[in-house]
Amino acid sequence: MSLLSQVRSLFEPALAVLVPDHAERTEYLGMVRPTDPKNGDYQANFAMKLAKQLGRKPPELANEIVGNLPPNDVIESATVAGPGFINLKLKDSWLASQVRAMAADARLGVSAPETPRRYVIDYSSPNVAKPLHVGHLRSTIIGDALTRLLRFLGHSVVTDNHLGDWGTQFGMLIHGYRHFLDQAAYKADPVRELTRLYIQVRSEITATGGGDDEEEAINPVAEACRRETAKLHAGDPETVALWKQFMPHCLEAIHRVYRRLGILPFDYEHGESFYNDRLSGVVADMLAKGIAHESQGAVVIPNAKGVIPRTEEEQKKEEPPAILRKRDGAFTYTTSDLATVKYRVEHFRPDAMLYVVDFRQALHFKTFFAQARRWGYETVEMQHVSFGSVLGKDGRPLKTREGNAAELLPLIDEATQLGLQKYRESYADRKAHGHDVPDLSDETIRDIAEAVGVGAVKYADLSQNRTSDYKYDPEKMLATEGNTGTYMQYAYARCRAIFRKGQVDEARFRADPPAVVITHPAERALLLQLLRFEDSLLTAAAELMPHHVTGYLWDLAKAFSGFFESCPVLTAASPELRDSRLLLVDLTGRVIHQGLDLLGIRTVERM
RNA sequence: ACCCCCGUAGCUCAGGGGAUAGAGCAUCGGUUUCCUAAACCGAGGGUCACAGGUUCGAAUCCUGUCGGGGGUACCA
Repeated sequence: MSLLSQVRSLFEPALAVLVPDHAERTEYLGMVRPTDPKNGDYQANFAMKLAKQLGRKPPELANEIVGNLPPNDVIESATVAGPGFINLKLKDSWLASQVRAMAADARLGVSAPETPRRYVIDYSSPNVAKPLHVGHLRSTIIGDALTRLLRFLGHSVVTDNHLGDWGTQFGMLIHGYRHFLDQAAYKADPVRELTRLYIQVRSEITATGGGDDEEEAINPVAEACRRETAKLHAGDPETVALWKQFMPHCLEAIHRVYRRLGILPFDYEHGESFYNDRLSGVVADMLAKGIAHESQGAVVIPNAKGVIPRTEEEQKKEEPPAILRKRDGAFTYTTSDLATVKYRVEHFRPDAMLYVVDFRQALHFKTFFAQARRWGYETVEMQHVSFGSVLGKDGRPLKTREGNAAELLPLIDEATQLGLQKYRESYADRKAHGHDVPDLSDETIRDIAEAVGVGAVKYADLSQNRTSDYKYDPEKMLATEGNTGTYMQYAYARCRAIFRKGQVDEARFRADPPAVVITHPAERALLLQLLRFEDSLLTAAAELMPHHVTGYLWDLAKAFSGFFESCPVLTAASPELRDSRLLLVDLTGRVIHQGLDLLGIRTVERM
């Protein structure tokens, strides 16, 4: 059981007498929370509210509750302060025994969920045949982190990458293949050549005055591409054959980026093409069930009240209806999304389906979920895991000089190169001050720079509340001070350095952990923070907010720094104290490693 | 026009009914014969956009105003 749950449960008996209703009691128990260290370890805030309800005086009620706490070996002191706060301090001996148990556990004390759930998470979802751009970054790494987190907590997660593999970009590729192909280059590296072709065709469209949006562009090249796309959709054998020939290479281009970013392989990558021949069935079923009907040549699902708003006045009040089939006979993404729901429910039987997609599509998801529920999928939870935009330093969406969305790989390269540069500066600086710096091979240094660069980008993103926009700033992301991935990785490397320096085998501190002793405030603070690991994961999972994990790790790293400064480990006063501290160092390293792993971020043994 | 999100320290951001509102950066001051100084310690810095309301208690909830961003049926 998590630390917070254990503390809360202590109030259960005393509260049960006063608040018989279970749901209400749970709400009051929720008012037990960590507190500012000056007040203690935890505070219970329910006495004021409860006293009001019972018509009693808060401090008196608080004292009565304190008096009714069950006998336990958890609480050192419970005192009533201010208008009726109950401040708790936990026993050192209890913290020590809990930490020792945590060290002995391969899962670091994280218990299995009472009711494991099955999730389908839809994230990343790039258009294949186009370079990944910065807009895909957040969906990909937030989805990846949530997948890792939920799985670690004991839930079942099916990941599905809903690729855009049936759109205009294939018309562009086919057009490029027929007009601009470099045979030798294609033979040598098809992925690279196809990427080049896409870029060339895009610039042809732009150069002939088509503007940025190739789908809207009006010029001969864009129209030629659209004709190829139409042939693909019509099933023209030669065009379809080209599509089939390109697809593996297009996928490989995307997988290369995923591997570099350390993204878990997807369970499924069912793109638009996969659902293509299921769309007419969706429309037919919707029509048959009377949910959808024809309107002005299109097939639409009216809004919740059954009204198709025509006047502005109506549009204000009603959610927009959904279009399933356009007047020209083409299907929309709503249709595709509905087909996806049907398929996923039938094949994966999920309790919840999560869509990690940026906030601009909030209205789409709101209406699409409503349609899916009306179609009969009421019991499965559907949630739009929304996130904000990645902005440049100017506060505008991150763009290239040409005005296109910034591509992802150059950003990663920039970060890893900066990582390399920072490493060399730090190395020289540390050497100059006579510090013990590991002499590493060039290959190892490059590997560190890669881990640091990629980690910095991911950590910077995941450490934000996902719902807000954030400014992309490589210098800040790679700062070695503050709440950054680099700082966390360094904290881990420091943990490992102690074991290396002392030539201590950490296995003993896991298989049969020694007793933990508390001799210094910094030690106690570290213990308490270590024990909060599970709570941070539970909060992050409940809210689907990875930044709770980074926030926790940051607090842990700070607690470790305080400990590292004031508590010598290898030269501790006694063998018992040395063992106790080695255990804390090892456990801190394990928690940082595990926490970063849940965020999809690598650690390195030396920096 | 309507709907959604946001407005917290110079900057970047946490906190979203609970005590005197936090962190990092930046600024200023200090620490290295000592396990990694890519580190640590300390100081200053606030009309929580504004105005009402609800509450024992509001940065947090409600209403309105101002400012910024996004969206508004055949792209999602």
